[in-house]
Amino acid sequence: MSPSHQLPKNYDIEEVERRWQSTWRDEENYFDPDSQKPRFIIDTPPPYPTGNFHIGNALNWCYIDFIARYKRMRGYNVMFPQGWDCHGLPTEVKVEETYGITKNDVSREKFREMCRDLTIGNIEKMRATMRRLGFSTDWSHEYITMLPEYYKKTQASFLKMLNAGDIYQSEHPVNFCTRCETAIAFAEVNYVPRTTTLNYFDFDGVEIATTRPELLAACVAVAVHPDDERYHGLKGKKLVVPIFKHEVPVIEDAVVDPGFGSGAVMICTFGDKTDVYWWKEHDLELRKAIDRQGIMTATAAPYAGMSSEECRTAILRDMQEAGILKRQEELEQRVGTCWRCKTPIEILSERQWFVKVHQDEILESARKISWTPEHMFTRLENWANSMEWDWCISRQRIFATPIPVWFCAACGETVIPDEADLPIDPTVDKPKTPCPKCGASEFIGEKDVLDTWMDSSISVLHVTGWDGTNKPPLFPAQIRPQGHDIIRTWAFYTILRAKALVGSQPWDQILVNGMVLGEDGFKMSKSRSNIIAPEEIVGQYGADALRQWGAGGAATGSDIMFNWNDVIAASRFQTKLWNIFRFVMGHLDAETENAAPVTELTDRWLLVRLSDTVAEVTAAMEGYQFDRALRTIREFAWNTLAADYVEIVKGRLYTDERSRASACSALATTMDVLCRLLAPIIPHFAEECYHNLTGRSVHGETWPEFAYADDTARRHGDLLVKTVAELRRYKHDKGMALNAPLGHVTIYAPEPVDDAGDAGRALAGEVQWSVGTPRLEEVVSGVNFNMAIIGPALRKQARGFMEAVEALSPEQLKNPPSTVTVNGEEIPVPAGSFTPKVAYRVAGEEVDVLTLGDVVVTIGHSS
RNA sequence: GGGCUUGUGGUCUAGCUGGUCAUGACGUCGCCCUUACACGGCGAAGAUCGCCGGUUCGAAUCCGGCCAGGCCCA
Repeated sequence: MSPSHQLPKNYDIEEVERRWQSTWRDEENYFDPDSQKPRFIIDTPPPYPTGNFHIGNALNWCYIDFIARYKRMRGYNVMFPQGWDCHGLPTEVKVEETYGITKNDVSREKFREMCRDLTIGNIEKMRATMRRLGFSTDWSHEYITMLPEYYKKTQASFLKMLNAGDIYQSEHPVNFCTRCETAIAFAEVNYVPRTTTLNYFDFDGVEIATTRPELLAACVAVAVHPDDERYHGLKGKKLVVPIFKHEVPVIEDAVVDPGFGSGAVMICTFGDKTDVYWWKEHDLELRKAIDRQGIMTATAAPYAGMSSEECRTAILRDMQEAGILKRQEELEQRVGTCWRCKTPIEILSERQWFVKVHQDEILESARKISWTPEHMFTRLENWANSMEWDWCISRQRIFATPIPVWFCAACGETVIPDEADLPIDPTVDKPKTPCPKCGASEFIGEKDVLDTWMDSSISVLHVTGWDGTNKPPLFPAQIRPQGHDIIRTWAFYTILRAKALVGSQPWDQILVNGMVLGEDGFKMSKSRSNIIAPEEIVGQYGADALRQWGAGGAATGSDIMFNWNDVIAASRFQTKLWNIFRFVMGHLDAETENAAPVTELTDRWLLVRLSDTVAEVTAAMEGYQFDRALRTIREFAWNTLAADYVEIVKGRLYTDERSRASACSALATTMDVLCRLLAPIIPHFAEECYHNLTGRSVHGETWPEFAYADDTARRHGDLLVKTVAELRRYKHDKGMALNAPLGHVTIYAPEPVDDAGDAGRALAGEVQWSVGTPRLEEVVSGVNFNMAIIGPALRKQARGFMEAVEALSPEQLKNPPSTVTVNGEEIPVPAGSFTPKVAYRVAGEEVDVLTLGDVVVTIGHSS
């Protein structure tokens, strides 16, 4: 197919992008299990199917797609899977809202079905956005965690860790949301500021300050600081709890803050995390005053049956009446809330399932992974070192992976299914054999379900082909791309699980991306109404412009503020590129010409610069510095190619001279390479151009390994470009049109230059290259210093040296003495430490003179 | 309160393994429709590189302190 010469004047983003998206076939992106190529497996994040693929996702996926496309071109067998992390509270809440029900109004199975239906619809919407953004997803490796083929692996992983002793059940204080009626992990607790009341009251003669009077029934001790003189001698005494009349001990503990309240604190099971610490540390009793629904228990009689709020009011009133409430103060505090429903969490002691957290093993694994940016590792390290409890993995919800165990109704033995029978739902299915301990055949299925991170933390095992038993054949993955907000969850849990299940680290590298902030610099949120949807950007400027914003908006890893200007600039760059391409295509007509030898200076210079660009962009892509890659390409295309090269060589292209073939050939090579460099970042645009150029798809091509060395061309070409630019500026300064004829120009260069007449055509003048310097009257007007030489050579004397040089006569500046006097001391003049600033005056002929470093240009006025 | 991180012309941003005049984009102003491009070209104005101190002949760049923002956590 011969290249089209009739390219449309305007680049129709919408049309071109849609056309290629419907032309490309999914199979082109499939991972090839039989390939001999090196593997490159990406542990893509499985987003929560909210229905909106938001701009933060878009940034993350841009990075992933740049990498996937680049690695394919580098000859890797790339797997770019797509998962969906379906389970969890948000969907349950959404379903409850949508149908106006609570989870208990319908059967568990019916409720799950409603959640699944909602999720499937949401996935569909998000897939559509992803396709519109042009991601080269491997849809043959899509996984959906709520479907049996996935969650049976979650269950298998649970059983494997249970058998290995890494999972256990225990009654332990956990963070509990009484609205959602489920335990939640620390990772799901948000701490928000609020104003509360600090109540001072008399506690059997000791003044206590508390923010949680409703927990008085759960009081198990009073604690003071060991050095607090106000309470000396109190340790070991028993105090009687007001209203409830049970006795509690007084203990001393250094964690008590003597400056807070009265310096004496009542320990309740449990008001906050510190209570849990004291409770464990001092082996105190457990008094449960609040239940799972947030209702006061019998322990809190006479307040039993009240909500904790009602109880609080009632107790304060009763204290007031009893005359023991001394005073109340306002207090700013941070309270833990459920990340989903914002309800303040309670700490309840519950039978729960836990995963053992071995900090050392996790950090050891994490250190074997290459972190980009490096400092993100520190976040994981800090989180790991600050974990105090094991990971609570059980949830009292419905839409999640069931915990695959039963309890024997007779003896209480925990019974687990055969792996071959997975997945199971123990609330529906029954064990196939009687209880191995007592032989009974009545069982109670575990109703608790798994934390959704138990699903997603085996994503890497799933995509590398785990069958639930052995090491996955493709393990480990090469890269994990993810945001820094989920380092403590997804990254942390995945490293933990990979170590527990396979025994090593899950990936070779982790690439951490930043968050997308709104145009106002704040995190995007509905309440700030600063949300920008990807569809909005794509609708106006197209996927490639959004992708350029993703690549160039900020350095990889740092937070990036959304900015319409960047998107607009991106689309302008495409317009510019399109015009360059159109121009070039208009001149490439004969196939033979495009393959002609590149002989002329300007053309060879272009290839030298192209070669530099390839090296720089390749290095940037290897280091995931997409901003640097894009900047380098833009700089080359806009300045080197369009502004410098095309402007100079244009004239030659309009002629029939044989040297024109050299330019065509250089341009054909350049456009070919440029399209390949652009392919990962702007796949639609690159494809449109490349297809016009070659008739083939750029995405099936290899990454350019173009190397072209020609020192003479580099030197002379730089000179030519600089000189032509200077002369154009000269014309502009003289008020001349750029195509207005210029007088006779002589360029005096240090060596002979053959520009094939390019400068003359570009400037519409007679240009003659000459060697040496013209016979001009030179006037020294100053001096230029080279600090890079002076500094290291003279150190402290540098300043004095420069002053001494400035004091030299013009004649001496032109012919420098071998030494100068600095502070009475003769010091040698380092070679190249300065050059005189020279102005030229011409006595006879009337010419203008331009000087550019060691090049002198004379311009005659005859025109 | 802790950890990590950032602070560069009106706005956003590069540089941050120290070297004379600090990158680019958007915006502003002036000139130019030069056979690829006015979604363009040329040029101008605009920055004491958060503040203070230190190291150095020389610091946006290294060190310390402070101030401010962001993220994660207590």
